Amino acid sequence: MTTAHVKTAKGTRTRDRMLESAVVLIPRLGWSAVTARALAGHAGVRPGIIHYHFDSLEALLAEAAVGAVREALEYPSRQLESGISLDEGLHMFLAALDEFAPDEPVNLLFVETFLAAARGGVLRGELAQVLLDFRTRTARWLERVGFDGDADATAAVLAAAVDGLMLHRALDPGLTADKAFPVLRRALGTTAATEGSSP
Amino acid sequence: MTTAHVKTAKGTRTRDRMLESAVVLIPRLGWSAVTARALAGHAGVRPGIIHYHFDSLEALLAEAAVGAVREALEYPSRQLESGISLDEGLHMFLAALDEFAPDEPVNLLFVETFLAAARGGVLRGELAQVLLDFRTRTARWLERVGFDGDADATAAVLAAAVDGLMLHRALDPGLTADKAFPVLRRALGTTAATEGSSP
DNA sequence: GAAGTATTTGGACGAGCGTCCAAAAGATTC
DNA sequence: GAATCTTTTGGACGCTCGTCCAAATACTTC
Repeated sequence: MTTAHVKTAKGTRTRDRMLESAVVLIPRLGWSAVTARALAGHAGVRPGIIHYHFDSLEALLAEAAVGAVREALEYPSRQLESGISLDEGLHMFLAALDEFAPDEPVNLLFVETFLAAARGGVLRGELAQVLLDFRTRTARWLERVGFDGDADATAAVLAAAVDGLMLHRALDPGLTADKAFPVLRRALGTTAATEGSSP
Repeated sequence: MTTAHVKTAKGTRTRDRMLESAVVLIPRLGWSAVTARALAGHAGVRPGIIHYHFDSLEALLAEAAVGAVREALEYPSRQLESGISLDEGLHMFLAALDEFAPDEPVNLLFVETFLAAARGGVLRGELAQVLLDFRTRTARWLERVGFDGDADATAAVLAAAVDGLMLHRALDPGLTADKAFPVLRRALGTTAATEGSSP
C-alpha cells in the first residue's frame, strides 16, 4: 500500500508538510505541473525525502487531494445532519463561493482533483466514493427538509452546480453567492409543474 | 502576434492537424502534460515544426483550446437565437451531457481550458470574453422566452451548472440529461417566492 | 554515551523536456 | 529548369524531470 513507515512525531510533521504543500501547489500550478522539486522547495525539504514517505510523487498528490476533499466536505456534511433548514443549507453550499481566496483556492483544487480522477488510476474510485457519499447525505437532508421531488437527482445537480460555480468564479469575480442563491433556491423549491409548453 | 507565416495549403493542413491533436490530448493527458513530442507524435510530424507555426507549445495549446471552445459554442449560440422554446433550449444545453465520448471528451477540454485560464496568461482574457458573450446570449434568450426573473444571474448559474455536470459526469456515468432536466427546469421556471421559511 | 532505529541529505542516474537551427525537401514562379 | 520561397527534417543545446541510494544526521532506548 502507501509507504508510510512513520514512527516519530518529526517524521509525521514532515509528511504532513508535504501533503499541505501539494494542496497549495496543485491549484496554483496545475496537477501535472507540480514537480518533486517544486513541492520539496515549498515544503522546505529535499526532493529525495518524497520517496521515503510516499511510493511516488503521484501517490503523494493523490493522497493529498483526496484527503483535502474529504476534509473539506466533513464540516458541511455534519451541518446537513444537524437539522438545518433548506435555506440555511443552500447558503452553506454557496458560502464556499465567497470564501474564494486567490492564494489558496480550494475550489480549484476540487476541480483539478476531479480531472486527475477522470484520467483514471486509483484516484478515480476513491474520489467517486467520497463524492457519492456526500451526495447521498445531501439527498437525505433534502428529504428531511421537506423536498418532495427526486432528491437524488436534485442533490447531484446541486453538487455539480456548486462545483461549476466555483470554476466560473475563478474567471468572473462578480459571480457571488448572492447572485446564485435565488436561482438554485428555485431548483430546490417545491417540485413544480413537470412540463411547460412550447409557444 | 501569433507566428503564422502560412502561405500554402499544405502548411495550413499541418498547422490544423497540430491544433486538432492538442484538442484530443489536452483532455486525455491533462493540460500541462501535453508535451511537444507527444503532440508531434499524435499529429504525425516532428517536434521542431511546432515553432515554425507557433510561438511556443503553450501558444499552440491556448489557440487550440480557445478555438475549440468558441467552435463548440457556435451552434448552440445560433440555436438560441433561432426562436427555440425554454424546454427546447434546456434540452440542447443538456444534450452535451449524453454526447459524452470517452475517446474525445470535449467536456473535459472545457474544464481543462478553464483551469489553464484561471492560472493566468493571455488565455484568461480571451476565454472570459468568449464565455461572457455566450452567457449574455443565453440571458437574452431567457428574456425572449418569457423568463421574468434575473436573467443574467440565471444564465450564469445555468452555464456553471452545465459545466459542473459535465465534470461530474466524467466520474458518474449515471448522471444523464434526463436526470438533470427536471431540476434545472425548476430553476428556469417562473420566478417563485423569494424566500421560504425556516421550520 | 553507546547502540540501534528513524529520518534526512546531497548527489547522482538516465530519460525526457522546450526550443533552436542549418540543411534538406517540396512547392511556386518566371 | 533555375531561382525563389515555403515547409519540414534531424539533430543538437542546456535544463529539469522522477527516482534512487549510500552516507550523514537526529532521535529514542537502554
